[in-house]
Amino acid sequence: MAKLLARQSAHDILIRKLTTIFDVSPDEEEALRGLPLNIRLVDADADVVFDGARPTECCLLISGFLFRYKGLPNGARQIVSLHVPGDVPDLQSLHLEVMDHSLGALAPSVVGSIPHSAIRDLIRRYPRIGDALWRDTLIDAAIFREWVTNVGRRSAYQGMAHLMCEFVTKMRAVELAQENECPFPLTQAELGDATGLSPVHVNRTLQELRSDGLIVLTGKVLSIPDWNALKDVAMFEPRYLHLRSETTS
Amino acid sequence: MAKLLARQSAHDILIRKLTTIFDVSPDEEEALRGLPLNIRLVDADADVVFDGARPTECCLLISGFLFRYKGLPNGARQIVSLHVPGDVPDLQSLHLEVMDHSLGALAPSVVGSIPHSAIRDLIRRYPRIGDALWRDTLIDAAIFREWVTNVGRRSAYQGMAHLMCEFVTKMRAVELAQENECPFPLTQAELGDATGLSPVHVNRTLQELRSDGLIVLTGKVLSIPDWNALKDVAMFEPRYLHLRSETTS
DNA sequence: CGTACGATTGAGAGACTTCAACAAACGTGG
DNA sequence: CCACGTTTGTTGAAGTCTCTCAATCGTACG
Repeated sequence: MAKLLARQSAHDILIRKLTTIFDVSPDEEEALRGLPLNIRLVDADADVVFDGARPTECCLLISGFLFRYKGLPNGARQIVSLHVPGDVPDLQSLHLEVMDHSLGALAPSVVGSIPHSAIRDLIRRYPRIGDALWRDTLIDAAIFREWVTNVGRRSAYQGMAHLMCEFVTKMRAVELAQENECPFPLTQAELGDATGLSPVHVNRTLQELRSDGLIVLTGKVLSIPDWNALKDVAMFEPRYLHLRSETTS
Repeated sequence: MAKLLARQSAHDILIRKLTTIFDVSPDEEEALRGLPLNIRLVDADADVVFDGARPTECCLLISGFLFRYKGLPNGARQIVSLHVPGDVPDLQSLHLEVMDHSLGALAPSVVGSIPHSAIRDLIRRYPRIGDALWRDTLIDAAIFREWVTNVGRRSAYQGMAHLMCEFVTKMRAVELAQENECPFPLTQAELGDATGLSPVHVNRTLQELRSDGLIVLTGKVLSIPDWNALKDVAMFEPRYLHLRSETTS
């Protein structure tokens, strides 16, 4: 019955997420709750889907944190996105047969697998849900664009601040973060792989942000004393997240 | 009748492009040829769609070259994608009301506007075309991921090489480039905005690539004496382009 | 209580930037 | 068709951001 409870909240988080990007009708909510979910636990640092794989199902992140990354032949790694509960990080596998990147876990996580066939059925019966899912992958793409910009045209200091603004905003959207405090599961090495920096420089950049009073980052919790100040140094403009209601100032 | 001719080849290029990513049936080709196209010319450096706009139509690039970019408050600019004929660079506007970036022209270009309504009708009647268009936006996203990696984890030398490999591969896919020679419309400043480098360093990087015999770049034509050599320094793996037939080695 | 991983610090090197000047190419109008 | 102005490409020198290497420290976990 713990499993039943998990199933309940699993669909809840999906619906909460979809509500942030489109107007879910009662009918559609009902249909979404009918999605089969094969729930499993994954360890921190474990890979959920591998580069080169040909998935036949998508992963709904129920709790914990996932990330997508590309490994280079020379051993380097680039993290290309961070995911919070409610996200379906490999939704693209519905129309792209083979994975061009891997999906890993930043922390111990709970994921639910949904067969492609179930999603396709759902879309056939509820075209608006299909549009919403398409929209979701388009928002993914918008975030990638912002990341290109982050890595290409922002300094380490600005880029780090931007990554934090985005993460907290996404967490707030699904009601998993307070106004100014938020779980923050990344190690400094992972922050480096996400921002294109070396671990050492990540450390120094964090110290700068700390001593400037922009962040308080201890262990796995980030708090932001002055949101507007951080947003300004990051040049953070949440428009690219395409959220329905502005949860940000 | 010049206009009629343009219309003909306009639909041709769209079909040629879609053929690179899915199997277009005769019926579907017919339907695609029925799409209304409002053709217009755009100057080099002119903007086609502005950041913040709410488009009601999509742009098919018929000839010339477009690019997408984000402007930062501090005046910097990041180019996030390059587009070749056959592309519909603002297809995302179908489900994302407001533009989070701008669309500009690298060279004098011909674009055809297609009303959202016409695309939606087409998708309703031919769901497989809908899937193909979704797939196209997913490939866009895959390219963004690769660009994050390019800017974050490749050196100037490697990143420049990678950009060229990708561009030439896309051009070859729609049969607009020879094996080892290709139009290449970017100025060095634009190359800098695409790779996250300063114009000066672009210049020096190009000289290095030239003196290593990897590229011959004169005016607006790029030729590649040894594809495998360039591909190797770039760590270019075309899988992320998700082309149906491998046009690359 | 040791071991391993993550965080921190220092020092030196390298990649890339900025500033500034100049040369070459291009388009345009006379 | 040439002269001109503007854009693009090229070069030098100095500076800065970020990296690498390497060592140390803290801390969580078995």
